[in-house]
Amino acid sequence: MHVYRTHTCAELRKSNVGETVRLSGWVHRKRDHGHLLFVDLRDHYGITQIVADTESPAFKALDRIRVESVVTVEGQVVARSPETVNPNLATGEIEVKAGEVTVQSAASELPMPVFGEQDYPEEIRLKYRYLDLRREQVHQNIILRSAVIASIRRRMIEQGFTEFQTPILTASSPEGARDYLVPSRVHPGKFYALPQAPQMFKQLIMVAGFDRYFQIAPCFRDEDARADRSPGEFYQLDFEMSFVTQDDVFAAIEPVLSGVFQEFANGRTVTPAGEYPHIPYKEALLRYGTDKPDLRNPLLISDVGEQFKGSGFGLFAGIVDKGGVVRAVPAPGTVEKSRKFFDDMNEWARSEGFAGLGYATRKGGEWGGPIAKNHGEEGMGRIAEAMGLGPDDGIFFAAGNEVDAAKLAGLARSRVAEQLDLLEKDAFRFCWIVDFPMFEFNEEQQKIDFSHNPFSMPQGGMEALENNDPLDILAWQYDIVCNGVELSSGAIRNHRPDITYKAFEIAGYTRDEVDTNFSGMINAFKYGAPPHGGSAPGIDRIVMLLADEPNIREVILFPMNQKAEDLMMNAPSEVMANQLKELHIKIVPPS
RNA sequence: GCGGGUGUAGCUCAGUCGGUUAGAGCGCCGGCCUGUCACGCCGGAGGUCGCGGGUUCGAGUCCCGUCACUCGCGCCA
Repeated sequence: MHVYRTHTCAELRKSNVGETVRLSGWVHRKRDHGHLLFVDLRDHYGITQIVADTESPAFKALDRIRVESVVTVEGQVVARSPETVNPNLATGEIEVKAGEVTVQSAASELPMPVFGEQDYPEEIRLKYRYLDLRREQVHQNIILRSAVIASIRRRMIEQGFTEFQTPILTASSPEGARDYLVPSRVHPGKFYALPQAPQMFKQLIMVAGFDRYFQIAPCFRDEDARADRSPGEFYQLDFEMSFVTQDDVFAAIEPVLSGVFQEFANGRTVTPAGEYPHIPYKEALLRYGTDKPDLRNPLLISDVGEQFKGSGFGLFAGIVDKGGVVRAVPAPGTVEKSRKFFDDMNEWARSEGFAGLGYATRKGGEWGGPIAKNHGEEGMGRIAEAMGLGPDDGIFFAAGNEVDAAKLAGLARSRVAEQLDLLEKDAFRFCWIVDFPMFEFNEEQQKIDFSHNPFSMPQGGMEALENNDPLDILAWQYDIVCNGVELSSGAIRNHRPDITYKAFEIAGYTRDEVDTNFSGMINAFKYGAPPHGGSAPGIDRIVMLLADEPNIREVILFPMNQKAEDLMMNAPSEVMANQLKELHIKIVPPS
């Protein structure tokens, strides 16, 4: 008989009755009846009830030991009587009558219980993550993550992609997020950087002729955390393809994403491959008030500024006259809602730092509220008609400069849907946001900047760069969004040195500066580079969506806290003076 | 860096208008209990009310500061 176990804690059934077995696991729960003791023994696979009476040699040891201790129990599988069968357990038809028990590891009193679904402070959960990970939900999340990654890998290989590993110690680049730096011992004063993404490497892999690359790639960015953004490090499904158009990239990745989501959706609906809506960036900002729209939300924003020109409602008329906009969010069926509902929304908008959220109410077909009073029944009727509203629908108004009004309208769209419970349930709605602008105007520095990735191919190529207002030029750049979560951004890359130099020139960089900072890639492109493009969906966020978890820490084995500290390993930490000396590093304490 | 929230027993929380010795559940320790599966019953230990200062006859409670955690903003090509 195996020294630790003959079966797992999820395996035994009625058919095993009579067998002598050995199980090992954690003491999940104890129910002590004095002369009769029940122990729920738990391992990775499940739970089996152990029973011991005072006759059993195991009784004393099991009686004494605390929960979460690790024990090996040898005993006989016995059938439970019909009235004591536990239908909630896979092994609920049997129990193991304990013979001998070996305590492999006795547990001290726990800083946090493993049993139960109670919420605990992050600090304790992260410090004792190995206990936290024993709990069912997090344990299952991590299993899900593994299964999702395995599925992604299989599907990518089926699509003809090849997996490569790119360097972790690489060069710092001036673009993008803050780098994590690693000092060089051999080269005093020089540093490696951990990759923010294997961006240049994957493009060079294309130049090297490998055609279709992917990697479950660790990425490192020294930026502050969010609920959906782990500080420090995260994983992407990084991929790149040669000789492709934007549509080819979409066609390659949609089956992978939809396939993975369908595989783990548990009955939730998923946008099928080939049916992802393509929403131009500009339209996304107008209709959804964000470049990551949640398509489960049926509400659409309208631009109604024109309607207020010369209106009796001077505030909006004035805003429009000064070049501002008015955006309207439908509030369907709010004829039933009290004035308080609308006032609360306005209050909420103010708390978010906006000037306020206007509204118009409906009662018996009549318009209500200050905007309607001043704007008039007729004018309101035209707005409602333009928005396609019914007689019971109210309206929220976000007015101001275009950026702020779009943002407020977007937030209001989400909040209205949430409050009115309009969000489609049990669905994953994917879309592409396309046609991002290549450049944007930096108001602070009064200059033109790249708006996203400087290495994206401008739509129209060199000709577009030479003959158009830079701010009108679009890029072959696209985001994948699912349920309002940005899963990735990607692009058809700029593989032409001449177009690259020109694009950088527009953004105010000299040829020399481009050569210095991006020599690796620019040089490579001078020796025959295929047109190529790709993207990099975030693995952590995919798992977050599938696990229906609001926080990314729930799907990461050993996450850091919001301040990028590992409370369990005590990272970051101070190092020995001789380590610093070897690295030619001197600490300058913050003043 | 900035703003919101939270901080009371090992854990989850209650604590009224500022008023006697700060409570409950879980856990822990001891006792009882032979069919439980969130077992039950009896008893016990356990508190720098995050920390510091202030107001007051009196502060868990009010004020100021500070720290920790968290959510958001900034940041994230």
